Amino acid sequence: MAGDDKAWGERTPAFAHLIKWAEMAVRSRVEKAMRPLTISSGQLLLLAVLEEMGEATPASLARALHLTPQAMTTLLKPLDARGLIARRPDETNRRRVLLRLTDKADAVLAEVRKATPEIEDDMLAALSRSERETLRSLLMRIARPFG
Amino acid sequence: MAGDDKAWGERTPAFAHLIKWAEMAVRSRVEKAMRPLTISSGQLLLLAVLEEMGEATPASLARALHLTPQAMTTLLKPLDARGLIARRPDETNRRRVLLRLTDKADAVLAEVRKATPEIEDDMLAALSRSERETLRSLLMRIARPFG
DNA sequence: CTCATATCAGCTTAACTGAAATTG
DNA sequence: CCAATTTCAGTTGAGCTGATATGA
Repeated sequence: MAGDDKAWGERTPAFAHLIKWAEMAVRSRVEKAMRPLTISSGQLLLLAVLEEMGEATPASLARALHLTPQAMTTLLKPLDARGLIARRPDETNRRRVLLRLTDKADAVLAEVRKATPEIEDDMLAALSRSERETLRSLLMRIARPFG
Repeated sequence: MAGDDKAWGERTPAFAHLIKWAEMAVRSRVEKAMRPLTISSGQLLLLAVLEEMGEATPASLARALHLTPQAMTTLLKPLDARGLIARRPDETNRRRVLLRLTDKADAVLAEVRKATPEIEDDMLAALSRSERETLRSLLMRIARPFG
């Protein structure tokens, strides 16, 4: 019965806590592995989402990542300074700026992808191949803002 | 087929990115809802884990949450100041301090649990009842440090 | 002596609010 | 005039490293 679960006791942990815990676990591993590239997990997610979107405005990225536009400005600044982001004005709406990854950013992402499968294997060691697929697909289905 | 997925394009998002995205999504909702209690999602996870452990040292909490002991000191400070944490020395090992939730902390957690199911329903709206159960159980199985 | 624990100090980054400029 | 976008300025919080004190 539920009360016999040693790991969590009688109370089922809230979804929010499970996600937060998993994020902290993966963050500590990823940021340690990415130390040589000096890139944070937040910056990394931004690059991956922008790669997916192809071209996007700061405002739309902020909405996708549940941040304020102001927070997006500060998140973009170090990436900008390192030449990972290209900017061009949107001629159809001149308030807007369109962002795109540079070749240098593609290279950084490739570098990152060499190191992360090992971390993923470590995190998901308790799950079978098919359980990992299930977990990934369920997480993708709640990731609506990317659609 | 995979290449037709509009949401993520041809590349499957790394597990690390899915988790980070979900955490940001849930964080923005939770911290907005918890504004009146002025408590962060990190502080909240700490309270939940300490509730689960019953009694724990700062060092063991830091290991459970993948933080340095120093980060744990700073995370504990505001909770301490609000009277949510009780401390007593461990007589069997006088380097150690044992932490425990106060009644006030229990009350805060009860307050939080009134507001969070709504957020959870919103986040998991795309999943059926049994899919939610599956997701929760898979996440719990990778949450080894709590065992 | 060495290792683990706790905490202080200082630093960096990532988030927020508020305010301003620009354009639709 | 109002709403959306971008960005600047200032503030807070949450993580890190380094150093220190203490006890097993």
